[in-house]
Amino acid sequence: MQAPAELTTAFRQRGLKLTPQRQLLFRLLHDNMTHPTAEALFATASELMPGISLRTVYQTLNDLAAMGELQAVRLSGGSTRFDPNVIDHHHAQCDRCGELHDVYVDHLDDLQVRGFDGFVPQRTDIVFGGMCGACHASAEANQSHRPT
Amino acid sequence: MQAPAELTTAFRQRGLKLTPQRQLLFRLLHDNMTHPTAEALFATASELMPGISLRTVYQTLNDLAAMGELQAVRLSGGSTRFDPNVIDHHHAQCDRCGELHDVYVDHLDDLQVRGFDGFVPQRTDIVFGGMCGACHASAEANQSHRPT
DNA sequence: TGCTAGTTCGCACGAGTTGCAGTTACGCAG
DNA sequence: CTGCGTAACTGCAACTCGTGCGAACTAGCA
Repeated sequence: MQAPAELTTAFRQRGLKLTPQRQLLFRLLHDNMTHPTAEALFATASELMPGISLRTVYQTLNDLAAMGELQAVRLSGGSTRFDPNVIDHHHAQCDRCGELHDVYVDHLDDLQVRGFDGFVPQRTDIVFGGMCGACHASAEANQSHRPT
Repeated sequence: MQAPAELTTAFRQRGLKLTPQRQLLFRLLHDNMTHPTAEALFATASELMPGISLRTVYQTLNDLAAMGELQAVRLSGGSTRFDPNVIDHHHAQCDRCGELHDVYVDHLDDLQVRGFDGFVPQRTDIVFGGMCGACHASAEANQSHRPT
């Protein structure tokens, strides 16, 4: 998503108002690589602005997603996550800790797909399941402790 | 998933019981290409077996998914869908009607992915977003009525 | 036939998210 | 700077999807 300053302009242009709550959320989201949930953002935001409502967080996230400034990622295991990275990319989710990482896939157009049968594809979302480096390492370590 | 007769055997082997409710759901799921939700199955099942509980439908679906006879598909827009097709395949979801179609992707291993950074991928789920044949056709038709 | 562990059912609960209504305050015009 | 209109904020209730629990039931086996 754009930097807070540009978002300010973008919101005004659409007749939307620039409230302190929104500005705070812009800041918390910008360059945020953690794919936070609404609850997680609410927790952080509450520390910086006690009294902010969870309802407002949801509202703002949905507005940003509707403007294309945010990608809503819904996967198995809990709540929707929000990704400020709107550059064409995909995700890898750890089966163990649940964390989400951005990955970039080249030559997607070369994929050979059978069965579209009239379907006109416009987007491609890829999610890799597996284990992140940290979890994989600790799993290996556990395995060596109790073999078989 | 396997045919109802084989499932019967598979359940017994695991010490699970073969109830009429389960047998009904086996039949409703076998060769079902509609990616039904639990609610949808419950509706159909209720007609054939009035009094069956939604709780039982969820239970049986989860059991089947745990046995690998069913793939649980969770996407944006509503509830979990269940796919009796457990052959390696992917999905195409229509943005308009929400329907899900099975597609088959060749040479997945050739994908060039950057950013794994220690992540060990084990599964790849691809979802294509776009418009199904029917919706695309009707959208085209609408567009010709009111150009621009 | 009788036993027993697995099942079913119904309800209530829980997480996540949204609708609603009253109050607040942003942004613009005067 | 002031006043106004509308969008936004807040808090709560409601809603959706799914699960936990306990009592009653029953498939499968001896």
